[in-house]
Amino acid sequence: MPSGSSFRFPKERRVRKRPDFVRVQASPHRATTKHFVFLFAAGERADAPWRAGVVVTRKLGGAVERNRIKRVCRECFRKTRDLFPDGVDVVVIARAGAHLLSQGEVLAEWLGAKRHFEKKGAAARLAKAEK
RNA sequence: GACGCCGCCCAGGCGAUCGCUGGUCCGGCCCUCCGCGAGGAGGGACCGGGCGGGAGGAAAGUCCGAGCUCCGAAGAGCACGAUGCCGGGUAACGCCCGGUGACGGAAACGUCGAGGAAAGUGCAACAGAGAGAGACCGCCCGCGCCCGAGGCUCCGGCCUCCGCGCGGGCAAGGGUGAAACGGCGGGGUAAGAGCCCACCGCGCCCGCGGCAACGCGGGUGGCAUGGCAUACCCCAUCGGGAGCAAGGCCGCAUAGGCGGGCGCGCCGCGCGUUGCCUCACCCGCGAGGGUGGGGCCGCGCGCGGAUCGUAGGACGGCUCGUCCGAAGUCCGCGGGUUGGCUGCUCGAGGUCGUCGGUGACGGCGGCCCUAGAGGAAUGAUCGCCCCUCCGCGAGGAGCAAUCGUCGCGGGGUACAGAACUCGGCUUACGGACGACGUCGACC
RNA sequence: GGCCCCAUCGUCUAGCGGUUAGGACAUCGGCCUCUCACGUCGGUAACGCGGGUUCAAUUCCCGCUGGGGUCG
Repeated sequence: MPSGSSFRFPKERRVRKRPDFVRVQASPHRATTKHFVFLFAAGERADAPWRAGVVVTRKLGGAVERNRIKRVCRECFRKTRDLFPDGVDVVVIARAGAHLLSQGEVLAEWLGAKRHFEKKGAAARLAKAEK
C-alpha cells in the first residue's frame, strides 16, 4: 500500500472519463453552496477513497480563469481527505463568481457544507446498494 | 520640459512548506527465463525515494506560408482560387529588406491590392441638352416673310434693329453634376475651334543615369487616348485535395445483415438439351413415323485462354490518364466502437564570435539542449525585498511655483494558458531604455 | 485541437452598388362594437463595430467582435 503523505491527490483520485462525468451528472443527489454545485454518485468500489472532478463552463471566463478555479478546487480536495464519504464519485460545477475566491474562502465554504455532503453521499451509496 | 515619431528590451525576484507532471537513477514488489541450489539475467503499465526539468510575447484569432501524414501515380490540360510598382531575402509566403512613384504631415516619419481602360463586355441613381461621342438655350451667315421702331430718300422704295420660318456653319459662353471631350492667356475669325502661339499637362521619339521600377534633359505631335478593373475580364506568377480527431499498431466489440444500382460479353475445347438441315437403317401401300450418326444456331454447365481490354464500375471539381473488369462489384442504411501504444518533440533549433552585405539575410567556427499534458500538469499558503500610486509626518534645496530624500499606513502590479511542429501577419496589453523631429526655458 | 457557416426593426425574414431599407407577427393610437375579439386605417421601430475602394457601401475588400454547426 502507498505510504506517503495523506495530502496527495494523484490521478486515481479524480474523475477522468467522459462516461463517469455523464453518470455522476445524471444523479439526483446534489448539494449547492453559493459558488458551487456538488453531484454525488456511488463509485465502483465502496471501500475505495472518494473521487472528484471539476466542471467549469466557458461562460465563467477564459482559459486562465477556468484553470485557476480547477487548481483551487484540487488544492482543497488535496487538503481535506475526509471532505466526502468514501466510495463516492463527486462532480463539482463552478458557478458565477467562483474565480474571484481565494483558496481559503473556498475551503471555508466547503467545510461549512460538509454535513450536507455526508448525507447526500450516503444516500447515493444506499441507492446503489438497493439496486 | 511638453507634444510627437521610430527602434529595442523585460514580462517582478528570493526563501520555506505542501502538492501536480513527465524524464532519469536507486530500492521494494510482481512476472518470465536459466540453474539441483544459493543465486543470476531480462521485463513491468505497480509502490517508495533521490536528482535535475516544466507556458507566451502574444501560447490568442486561425488570416497566410511550409514541414509531416494519408487520399488515386500527385503527371498534363481545363475550371476555380490567390497574388499584382521594381530589385533582393527566404524552405516558402499575401511576410521581411532596399529602392521608385503617389498621398498625408511643419518635421521626424507614416500610409498605399501601386499591372492592363487604343482586346472586349458592362456600370454611372438624381440632375442635366448631352455620361461617350451629343446640340437645349445660344452665337454667326444666306434666303424669305412681316406687325413694329429708327434712319435716308430722286417718294418708286432702300438700309438697320427686333421677331418668325427655312437652309447651313460653330462648339466659345450658359446651367446641371462626383465627373462634361486638355487648362489658362493672347492672336485669329462671319461666329468659332490647337486653327496659330507662349506656359503647364498628356502622348510619342531620342540622349544620359539606373539591373529595373523610374528620374533628368532635348525634340516633336497638336489632343487622338475621360472615370470605375476592391465590376466581369485580359496578362504574368503560384496553387491537386484533405488534415495529427492526419496516419500507423494492438486490444475489445459488433456484423457477415437489409435495401438499391449496373451486370452476365469474346475465342477455343468438352458435356447436356430444344429447334432446323442432312445421311444411314428399320416400319408403313403411302402421306409419314421410329432409331442412330453428322453439321449449324441458341441456351445451360465446366475447363482453359486472350486482349480491341467492350458493357459497366472506381478515382475528394472535370477531362486525359490510371486501375478493376464479367469475377461479382459499387452505393446507401443498419449495427458496433469514443480503450491503450505510437505519431510527440533535435528543429529551415537557439546563442556567442567573426567575415560578406546599405539591409532583410547568408558563410564559417565555438558553445547549449530548452514543456510534452490528455476532464488536460507548470499550482497553493506564508515571509522578506523590488516597482508604482495615494494619504500623513520629518527635515533639505529654492524668492516662489515646485523638486527630490527618509519613515509609517493603505492600495495596485497588465494582456493572458502550450494541445503535431515551425516562419509570418493581425488583434489584446503593463513597463523600462535609447535615437530622432518641432516648440519653449536656462547656461 | 482542426474545419465550416451566419449577423438587417422586439422576433422571423426580403433586399445585394443609387430604395422613403420592403413584408409578416408583436407593440402604440384611431375607427367599428354596449364591451372584448375579428376586421380596418395610421404610427413607432433595424443594416454588429472599425478601416479601405467608389462620386456614392446594408451591399464590394480587409481587420475585429459576437453567435452557431461539424469532425475517428
